[in-house]
Amino acid sequence: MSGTELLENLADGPCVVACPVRRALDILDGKWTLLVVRDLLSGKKRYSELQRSLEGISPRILAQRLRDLEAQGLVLRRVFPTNPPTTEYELTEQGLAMRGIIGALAEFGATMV
Amino acid sequence: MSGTELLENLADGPCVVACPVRRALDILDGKWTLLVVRDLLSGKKRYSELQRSLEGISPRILAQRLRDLEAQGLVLRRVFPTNPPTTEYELTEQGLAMRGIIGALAEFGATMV
DNA sequence: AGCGAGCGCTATATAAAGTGAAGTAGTTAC
DNA sequence: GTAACTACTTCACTTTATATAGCGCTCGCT
Repeated sequence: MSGTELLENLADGPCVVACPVRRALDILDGKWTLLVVRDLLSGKKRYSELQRSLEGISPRILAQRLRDLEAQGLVLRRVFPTNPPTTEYELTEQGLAMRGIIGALAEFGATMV
Repeated sequence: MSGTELLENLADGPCVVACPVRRALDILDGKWTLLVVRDLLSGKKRYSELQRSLEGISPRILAQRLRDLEAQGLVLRRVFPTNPPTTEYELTEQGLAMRGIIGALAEFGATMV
């Protein structure tokens, strides 16, 4: 089902039962979640790269969001036994499905000057 | 600029300066904001209709979100001097631009079973 | 006349989420 | 030796959301 078709179904009334929009928002809850996803859309990133890019995020929240996304199967985490040890985060196939959301947000944000 | 083009620009690196995704998320911040928008996409709604549809929302938050959306120019609020007085909320032209976001969320939420 | 229901909220108290500064443990470059 | 990099954790604090109660009004019912 496409986004447009889903929208037409939504138009019939309130989502009484589990609505796909609500499910998406439950998964993507949290102030920084979609910004982490945005950064990962351009390829795998290390913890410190994300921290630098997401100006203002606290390390606690970044770690929490990455763990949550990993638990959802949206992000893959890989630790390398280098020196100092580095960790890489990468979107899974399923995680890449969020491209459309980020695109739509970017489009909307661009119109809101 | 389309969503895809914006995505390609994002791919170059972190959004150091005001990123459209970040701007969108700032505006749409809050757990219930996008669910309110989802409901309003199918036409104008009254306060009590929204409250019934958004099972679990507290009246305080609903009022706050509607006020915020109105302040952003995304929602139009109209009070009728009927008995009892009714209030109608409706998406503005600018508010309708969020259709793409809700569509993308619905599409993603549908894949996350 | 009195009762409860519906309208669109607001008030107050409490729980959850996020912030900011600091700390941890190991390694390496100056 | 000391400062920095790595990926985080801990703690005290603020911000945000929830739960519950209530307001002033009018309507229909009895």
